[in-house]
Amino acid sequence: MPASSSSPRPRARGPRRRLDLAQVVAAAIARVDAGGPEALSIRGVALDLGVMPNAIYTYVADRAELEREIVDALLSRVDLRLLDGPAADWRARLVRYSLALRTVLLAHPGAAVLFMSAPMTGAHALAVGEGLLAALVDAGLDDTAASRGEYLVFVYMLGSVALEIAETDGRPPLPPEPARIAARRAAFAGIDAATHPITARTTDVAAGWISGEQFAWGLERVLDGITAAR
Amino acid sequence: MPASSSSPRPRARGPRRRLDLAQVVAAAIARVDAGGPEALSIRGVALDLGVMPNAIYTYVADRAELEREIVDALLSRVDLRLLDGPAADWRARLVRYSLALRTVLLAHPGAAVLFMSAPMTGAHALAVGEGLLAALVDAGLDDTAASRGEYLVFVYMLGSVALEIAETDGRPPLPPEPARIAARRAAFAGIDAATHPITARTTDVAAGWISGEQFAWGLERVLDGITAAR
DNA sequence: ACCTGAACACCGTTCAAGT
DNA sequence: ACCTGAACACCGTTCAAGT
Repeated sequence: MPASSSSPRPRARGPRRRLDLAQVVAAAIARVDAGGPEALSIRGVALDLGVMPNAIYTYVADRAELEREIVDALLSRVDLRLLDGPAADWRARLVRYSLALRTVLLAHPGAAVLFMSAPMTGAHALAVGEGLLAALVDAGLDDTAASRGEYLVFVYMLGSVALEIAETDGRPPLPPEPARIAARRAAFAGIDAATHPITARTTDVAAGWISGEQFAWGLERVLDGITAAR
Repeated sequence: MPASSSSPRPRARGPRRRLDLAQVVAAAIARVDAGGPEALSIRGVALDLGVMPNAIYTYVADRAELEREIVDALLSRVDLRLLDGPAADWRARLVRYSLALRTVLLAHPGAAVLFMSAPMTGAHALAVGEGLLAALVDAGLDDTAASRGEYLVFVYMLGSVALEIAETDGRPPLPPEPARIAARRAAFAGIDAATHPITARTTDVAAGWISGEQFAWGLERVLDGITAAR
């Protein structure tokens, strides 16, 4: 085992040779966490790893592939076993997995945008898809409805979180939910009730669109809709 | 009226002074249409308008504001009156507006990603929101359910189109839908039935996730879910 | 008010060369 | 196989200056 230095270890700088893909992806996620979405760059990752920019191309073909690897890595951080369980619990399984995915994405808001660019590739996306399908089959859907429903759930989860994060600066930790809701309520203050009457009288609800409560509510409605015609 | 030159007019180059915001936004959309999402740049727009890069900052504060203007401009191209109509037709109104929005976004795929970055600002977004709310109130929902439902429909429309476009190169015209479905079916060919049994037997459905038919199906399920508990 | 000129601090990517 | 050195063709943005 390595001698554990008691000195405050320097932060992953220094010329450490022999990288691997996992280190590159981890450095990229750390970079986005520190500097927000626009901090992601091949050159920046190389700098953090103490390596010349083009060394990164040993591990990814281009920036787009790095982004796909980030998506797959974050997806792997959500416990797939949350989708397991008795058939009768299909709904609870889908809900708890969705909430866990949302939590992981909110913890890495700068990377969440990437999920709207190429989410369906990657080994982990395939595994998540199979898990969603299994839950929907357990709900009593036929194969066609389960597959269509799977995509609808995907669209809901990813779209919802992306829009929620779009209103932030993408740098964790995000302000607590009550603060973000309060900021939205303030922004809605100037709505003209003459031209937008319904919007004007529902600003309190709209302020909470980015809440976990709305996320759960929307998911339940989606699941209602998918299973209504069973 | 201006003398109409019969010569094949040169393409918007040349030193035309006195720009305005509309020209800048139009040039930006044209640029994304021609070169895909990564072709969008302040410098590129300036080049197309025959102006120095920093001249653009007379009309937008930064790149992010240009992107918001693009979103608002595209939103304005979808006829809001599609949301008007008899209360009993609330469902048809929502469906035809959604389909029209999808059509506009698919015609400008490189710009569609921007809708996931800051869609709820802008004057046109507000007007669309009021229209969605009116349709949902006509559906018999109370104010709270209508507002929550409005956001769910927004998430669905924008998330759906964004994921669909994520699989393309973002340059119009996109390949026709049957070709895109066939390409997806081919990509699904290698699925391992042992590890992903349900996925493997539903690849034909999954190939069609990006179809207009799935889009309409998903919207109907969302509307079912929203109105189920009325 | 609106534009130019010039600069600063960045990008992604490629190629040849070293080990 | 994996990295460096050096270059190419780009970025967004700022500042001072001109009209």
